[in-house]
Amino acid sequence: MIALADCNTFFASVEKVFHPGLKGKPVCVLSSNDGNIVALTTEAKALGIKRGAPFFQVKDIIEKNHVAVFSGNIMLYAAMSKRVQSIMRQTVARTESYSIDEQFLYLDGYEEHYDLVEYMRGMVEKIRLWTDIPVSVGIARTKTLAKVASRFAKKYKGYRSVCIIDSEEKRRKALSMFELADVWGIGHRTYEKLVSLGVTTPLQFADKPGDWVQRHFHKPGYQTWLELNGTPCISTEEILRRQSISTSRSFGEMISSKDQLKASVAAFASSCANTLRSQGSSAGAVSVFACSNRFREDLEQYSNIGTAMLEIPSADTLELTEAALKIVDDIYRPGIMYKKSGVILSHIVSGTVQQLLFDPVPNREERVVLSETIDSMNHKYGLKTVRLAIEGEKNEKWKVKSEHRTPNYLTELSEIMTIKI
DNA sequence: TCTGGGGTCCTAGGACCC
DNA sequence: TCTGGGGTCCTAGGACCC
Repeated sequence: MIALADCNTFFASVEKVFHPGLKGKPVCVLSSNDGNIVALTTEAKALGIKRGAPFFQVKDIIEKNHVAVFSGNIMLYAAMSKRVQSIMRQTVARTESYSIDEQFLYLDGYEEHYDLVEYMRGMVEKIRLWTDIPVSVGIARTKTLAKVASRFAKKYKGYRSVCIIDSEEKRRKALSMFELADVWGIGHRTYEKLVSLGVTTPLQFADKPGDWVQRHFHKPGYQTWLELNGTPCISTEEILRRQSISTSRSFGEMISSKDQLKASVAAFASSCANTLRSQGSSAGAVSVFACSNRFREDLEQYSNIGTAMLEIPSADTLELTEAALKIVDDIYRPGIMYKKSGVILSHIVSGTVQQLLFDPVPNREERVVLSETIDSMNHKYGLKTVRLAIEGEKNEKWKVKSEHRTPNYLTELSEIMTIKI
């Protein structure tokens, strides 16, 4: 059996940990630039606010109902996620982190010694006690069914945080009651297609013959069908190394100058390079994109992306930034109001490359040491303490707005919580 | 006024090879 | 009249996920 442990309304739950007065109150968390709602508690959902809605469109409801609003603080959520996931790893030997708020737990062998439901309830209780984060667990033969079960665990109090699908009757009952569009792997397009073919519940889909499914859908659809019928087929391999790393942001205000665009791209390139080094790999290609504001029909629209291949894969901030800035020269067009830019690293390989005879970077090994030194200084004294001058100062026009951000209580010494007694 | 960010996998089709 | 067949590799774009 396999379990999916899922934190309930995770970002909102983390905010509630640090604002205990909000228990039972509606809470919303915003995306960067305070643009959209990305997480909300059930109390906020009950007011008619939907995940993904632009903030300004629901501002009235929020003010009228005194909904607590927070700018998303991913550093804080990541730090909390680490704590929750480590408790899960202490409970089950083999686990697989699927996202910031979800982890698969492989329960093979545990059923011989434990009642699985009670064992998972014990873990949920420990997480609640140690971190104050509410978690729901679904247990089933496959990941897709475990996801279904976890939704039931979250929705119905009677399950006391853990729901198991361990018989054919339970499987059929669960699939007949579940929303087809909510099945893992069935997105908007697949849902529409299934409905047009007369399939409206997960059970109807699962009961279709296999060759019917293969005829109408490709591999992903067929895999979902197998999983719903109890045959595990979604890979259990852990993704050890990412295949691409990207950083992009919408700007606080639109910009038109090349220098400002370069400043943003330099900052994103250096952030990508950081992530790259932290996982011990190098990138063989750098891409940069920039685009205008797609919502402003009154302005000229423009969007472009350029890619540079490096002769030798690199994890050097200076080299990657230089390559990114050259791309800006190619794709920049004057007279455009830019709203967003981004950097994508790809062709990622593990490790760093030693100095080569015909190396375009003459002192490659020293440069690696330089990057590592900067990393350790920033680790000790705070993010971006040492950075490239071209990245610019704080409060530049393009930098993001986050007006309701909770301090980085868990990761920045300067922002640590103080308590007056 | 105001509209997110970071990923993965799959497939079709083009380019190229013999 | 009539223009092969089989294969690989790469990439853009679609679909999906949180």
